[in-house]
Amino acid sequence: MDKSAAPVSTALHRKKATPKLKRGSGSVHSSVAEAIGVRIVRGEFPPGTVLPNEAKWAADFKVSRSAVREGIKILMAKNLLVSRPKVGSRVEPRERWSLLDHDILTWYATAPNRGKFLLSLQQFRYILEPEAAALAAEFHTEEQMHEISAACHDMATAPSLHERTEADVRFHLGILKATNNELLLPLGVIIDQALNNLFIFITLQANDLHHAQDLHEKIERNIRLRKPQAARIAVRNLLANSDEIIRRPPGKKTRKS
Amino acid sequence: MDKSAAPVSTALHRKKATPKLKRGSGSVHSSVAEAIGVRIVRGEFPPGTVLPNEAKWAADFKVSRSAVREGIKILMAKNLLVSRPKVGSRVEPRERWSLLDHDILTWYATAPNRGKFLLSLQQFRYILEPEAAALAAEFHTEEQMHEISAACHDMATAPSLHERTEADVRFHLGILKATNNELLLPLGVIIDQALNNLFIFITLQANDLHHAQDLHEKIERNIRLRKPQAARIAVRNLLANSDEIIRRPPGKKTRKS
DNA sequence: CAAGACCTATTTATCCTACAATACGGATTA
DNA sequence: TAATCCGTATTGTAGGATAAATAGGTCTTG
Repeated sequence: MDKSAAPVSTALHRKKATPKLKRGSGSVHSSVAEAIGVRIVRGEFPPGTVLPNEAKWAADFKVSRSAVREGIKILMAKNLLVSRPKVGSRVEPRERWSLLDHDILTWYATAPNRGKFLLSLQQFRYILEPEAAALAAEFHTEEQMHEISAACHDMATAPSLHERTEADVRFHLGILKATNNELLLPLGVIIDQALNNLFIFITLQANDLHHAQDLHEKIERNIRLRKPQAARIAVRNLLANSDEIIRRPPGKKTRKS
Repeated sequence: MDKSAAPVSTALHRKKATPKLKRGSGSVHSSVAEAIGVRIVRGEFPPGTVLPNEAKWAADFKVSRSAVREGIKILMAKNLLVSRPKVGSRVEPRERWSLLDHDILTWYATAPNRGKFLLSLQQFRYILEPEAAALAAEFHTEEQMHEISAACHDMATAPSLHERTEADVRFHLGILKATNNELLLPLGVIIDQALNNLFIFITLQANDLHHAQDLHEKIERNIRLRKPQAARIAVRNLLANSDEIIRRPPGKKTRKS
């Protein structure tokens, strides 16, 4: 088992884990939800444990109990915990968490085991995206195809790496949408997270951008020409290329900034 | 004032929309969330429309505004709507909905376009499950394999169709878990929904059960023997069999294959 | 007349207090 | 010991009061 991976924060010599609710970013209840949610997904409250009662949170965060309750309702909706009278709020087992939720995924990306998380993301893309491209090749509409092509074009002409990543996300999301399977749309958060977490790798390997662009255009073309099998393979090639880039700096940090 | 009279169906402008909050099933706030959520996913409040204000809901449901707010927070957490002062709660575009959430999926299964929904479910399984089985064949642990085998055995010896379906779900969920990719676990809700919605078809074709059992055992064997490609194909065969059963004319044709 | 600044009304956001419902865990009793 | 009872801690629900935010109308001004 994990030895609960000693808290990374070195500056907490207090017994009480400094809550430090960061306000200003949105409403109070969402701040509360984020503050508690992050601590849950980071493993500070392992599944099965009951967290402090609402009054305690209210006192720690200096907010009303109503705000705390609304924040906890958000976490309940994401299946991070269940609340029952007298017993309190108990953290749910991990397999119940809505890991595909945008917020949880964002919180999770900051968790200690970030490497394993990125690996899961990439593995997930291998499952999802080739088949999505094949379906898109088969069922896309004119308008959907246009969105994909436009995103592909924007990638090539993006003036900055940030805008290129934005177009990249738009490209892959467009493919998902072009499958015309509504259940696939929520998986876009996976791609969004993956590409934004891979952004650092992309910037480090800017020389390969031309090659990556070529791979993207092959996907675009095969979808447009309605060749499912070819689209599938083209996506696999792109993913393999991403894998290679990720693995390229094998251990030594040749960091250039 | 109400110049924003949405061009909804003329038939349901029948005075009031009969809220009839069904109580007794859980807490009030979750009942509120379900009552409003169902009406959203069923299209009664199309994306972009703003729903009645909190005071209105409180009056309609005969509950406090606090309860309504907590219910709305749940729907916000599932990305069904966003709330802002002065403007109210606006329904989000469908592509933002967390369709893979267990609750939303349940509500959605009762929506008008149920046929298309089931089709999307089945298509999703074609994408997910073969690859999941291949990963499971590659990475499963001893304990995980035992769970899969046990579920497969329980399917064969289940005394009732209901218990057989339960073991069926457990079988497929076990495969997902055996991939050891935590991001795949949340997709179990898809399988759960699919199998429970297909339950009616399964009961109608009870003669084919031994054939289905054979297909399941082939999957179990190939995973156990760590043969990813064979497992992939075995799952595809099972899904194709399900497709055939679904498409079979719903008449009283109890033909044996 | 046009464009911008200002004002108002409506709605959510937050806070507060009080009470009800629940079930955990110890006390009581046979 | 075992079964039952009950006190109590905690969430659930209610209802009201005030603050903040903002869409839309009004007024001012060039």
